Amino acid sequence: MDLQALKIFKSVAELGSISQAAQKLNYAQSNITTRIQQLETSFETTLFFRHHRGVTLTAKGKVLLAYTEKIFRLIDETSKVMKDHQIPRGPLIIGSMETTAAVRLPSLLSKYHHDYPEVELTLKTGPTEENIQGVLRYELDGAFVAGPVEHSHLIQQTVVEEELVLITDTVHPPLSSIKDIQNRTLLVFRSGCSYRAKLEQWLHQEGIVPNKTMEFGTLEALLGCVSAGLGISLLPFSTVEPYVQHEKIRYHSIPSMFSTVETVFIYRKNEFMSTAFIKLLDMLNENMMKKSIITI
Amino acid sequence: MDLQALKIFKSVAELGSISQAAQKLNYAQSNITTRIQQLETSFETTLFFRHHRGVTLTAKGKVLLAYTEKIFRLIDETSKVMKDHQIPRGPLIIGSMETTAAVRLPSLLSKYHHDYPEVELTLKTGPTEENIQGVLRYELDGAFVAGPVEHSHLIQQTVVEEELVLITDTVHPPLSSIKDIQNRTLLVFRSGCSYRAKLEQWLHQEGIVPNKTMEFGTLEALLGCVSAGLGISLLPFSTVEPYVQHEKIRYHSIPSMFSTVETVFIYRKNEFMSTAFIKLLDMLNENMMKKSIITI
DNA sequence: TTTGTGCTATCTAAATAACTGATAGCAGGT
DNA sequence: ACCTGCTATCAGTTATTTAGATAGCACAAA
Repeated sequence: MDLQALKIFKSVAELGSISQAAQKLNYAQSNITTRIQQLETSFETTLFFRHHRGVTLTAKGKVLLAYTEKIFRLIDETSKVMKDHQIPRGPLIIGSMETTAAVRLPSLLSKYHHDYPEVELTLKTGPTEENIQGVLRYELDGAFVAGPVEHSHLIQQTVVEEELVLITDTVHPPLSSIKDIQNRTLLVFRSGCSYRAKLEQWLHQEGIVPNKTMEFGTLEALLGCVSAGLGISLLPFSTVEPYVQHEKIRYHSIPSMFSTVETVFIYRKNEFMSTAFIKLLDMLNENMMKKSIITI
Repeated sequence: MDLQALKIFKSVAELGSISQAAQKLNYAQSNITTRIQQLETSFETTLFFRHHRGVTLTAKGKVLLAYTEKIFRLIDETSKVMKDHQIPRGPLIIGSMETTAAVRLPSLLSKYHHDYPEVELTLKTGPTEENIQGVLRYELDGAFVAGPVEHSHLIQQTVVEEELVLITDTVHPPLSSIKDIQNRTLLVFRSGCSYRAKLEQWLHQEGIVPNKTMEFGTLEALLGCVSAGLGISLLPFSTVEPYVQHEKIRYHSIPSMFSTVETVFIYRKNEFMSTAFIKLLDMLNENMMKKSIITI
């Protein structure tokens, strides 16, 4: 059963004549006869009564005509959707760090979903390294990760510069010396998180060996534990700002050399980009223009 | 867009590899590459990301895959329905005289519909001549008409022998002589009705010229008017039996030469018969076996 | 760096299918 | 008896599909 045969069948059925269908479709009459015979053979049935005035559908032919119309409606829809490059649609899978997902993305994604409701937007949070691999393996269309990311197959685009701050519970006194945190437990994201790397880098330089480490998968859990006094952590100021304002936690600036971290959006180079994806990039750039630099 | 291309596309999408799809489908790899390229050209888009480990669907590719699966489900259903010669289904259009439809068909059609609910059964009532034309023009699959019908393209099968009786209102005295009906109005079906022909034939032989004629389209209307004393008519005894029992009308036997009329089922010769139709024929024959001869 | 492996893309030629044109046959209408 | 309008069949042509060989690319191992 091929679509061309069904198209021919439909014409014959509607015109009630093989000759007329041939004329209409610009085919030789013999060809139409043969194609109809092929259809009949493949279905092991008779589709038309042949008579001297043309042909008439049999009961089974009428059933096939109904199905044929259904099939063509579906095919037409497929064509239309596939050739429509205007309206973004289809799946769009974005990766993100937990922190970016919590603070930077909600407004962006909500606006995106509002503007392009036909896009099936999925957000997968995970550490930077995992996200980079995801993009390279085509599992993610793009990802928000801690920059810089230098990879010959990836394009990176700075989204925002975050300032990392050390966070403690509110009982903890203002930091007078780095040594104050010597004995505190470090609360970090599961491995792969670049903030953890920054923290470890800083502590290493200061000659501090962390006492203990606890790993978390989600931001809420980590912040809750910091607030409860379980330990300390290093996170972007924007992420902890509401907690600071509600006096759940206290933040402490750290040397700017270690505090600055840029969040970048990465995606594959030299690849076909769906309209849905292009629109996301557009929205990101637009956002960059409007955004004021975040400082403390 | 042809189904073969979609099938290839589906395999490639599922295996994530052009080479593997080629192997699975027993094609040369070059062929698969080309067919995918053709699809991409026809949709003016990119369906796969090509990389050294195989291929991965783009967003548009994923959309096409979803549609492809939908299309194949529909195609499979079509094939299944078309190749299923066991279960009668589809349209079945039967013609019938008004009288047969009223008395003989209800129980038959109700049983048929119960046994083969997937058949779209349509009953069209009309005079014998119209029904014959309908069958010859493929507008009806078969019809119950007054026999005998001799036509080189038709098969006729006797269903029942009806006995025509003259009917009058209950005030009318038993017929002592044919002359009694000389001045009564004749109530008949619209032209084409074979009972009317019988009646006219009989009256002609008796040298009676009917006074007036009224034409009716439905049985109920005609019987109602006979009952009200507007005139007389000639109908099968089986049709008027309940009216006689309720003493709404009175019947009078007529010479057997003119009274006997057979109802036959006609259908086209030498044609493909749908399962639905064959089942109807079976049911008719079965009915004939069981039926006792109707006499007064 | 070089080499090998595993993949896709491209090209030409062969195989397959779709299509044409001419002809036959059939049933009604003139 | 002849003409008309239709479908079926057959041989030959054209177009499409497929195969096979080869190139090229990117990674991974030596």
